[in-house]
Amino acid sequence: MDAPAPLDLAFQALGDPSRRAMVERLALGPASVSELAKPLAMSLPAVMQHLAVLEQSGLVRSEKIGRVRTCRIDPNAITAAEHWLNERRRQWEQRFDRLDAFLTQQDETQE
Amino acid sequence: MDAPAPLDLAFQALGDPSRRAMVERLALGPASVSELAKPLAMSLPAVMQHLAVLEQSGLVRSEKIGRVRTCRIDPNAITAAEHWLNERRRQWEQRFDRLDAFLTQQDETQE
DNA sequence: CTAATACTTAAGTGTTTACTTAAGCATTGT
DNA sequence: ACAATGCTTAAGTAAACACTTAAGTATTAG
Repeated sequence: MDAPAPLDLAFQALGDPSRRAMVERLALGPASVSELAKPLAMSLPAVMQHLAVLEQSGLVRSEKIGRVRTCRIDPNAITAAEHWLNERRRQWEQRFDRLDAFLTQQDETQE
Repeated sequence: MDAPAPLDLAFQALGDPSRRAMVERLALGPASVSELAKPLAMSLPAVMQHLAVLEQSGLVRSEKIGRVRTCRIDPNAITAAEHWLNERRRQWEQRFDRLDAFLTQQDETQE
């Protein structure tokens, strides 16, 4: 019953190709629900459900004006995900730097 | 029955907190299966299943020597995911640049 | 007023996911 | 040889997912 970490929701949301397609579309600019739905081979309610997942993950937000709901990207969640990946790669690369430094030092003490 | 896109597998794999913990551990350096399992409150077979998901996604690879399987990060899949996010943010930011340029131009023609 | 548009809600279904326990199989230490 | 270690396989289950269809509800255009 406890809330999942924000990164769980963001990465999980991005793990579905339809939802990624929706985010790709929204990266070009805001769009209505039916605009998002058009290229996807599924019913409108299905798209709504994907949209709900995207909103809960914080990747997308939307507001309804009249009878049309306009969706747009919320860059914060994307930045958070980007950050996590960035950090892992940094740590991984740091390992080689340290190994490299160690080997260089070994070389020097041998001369 | 067709193969899911590599990004599907990578993002989906990262959507689980246990698997993210495993990747976080592996970013510090290679580890055996039981080392990965130690901090996780679940059975060994469960960890194996998570490991299989990580391997299928390309985020991690492993090799068995004697009775110990050593796992390590494969940076390629991480880079691919990083790239996708990067690109979306770039596109999103480009929108504001264009809007900005447009408004600046409007300002100039008004003077 | 009426019909079309743009979503929205509800409920049902088959599949996938994240585990579990029990049992099995090679290595390695004694 | 034998036991302990480290992983592996198999099989089962409860919950989450990704849809579907059918039936709404507001807005807006004619």
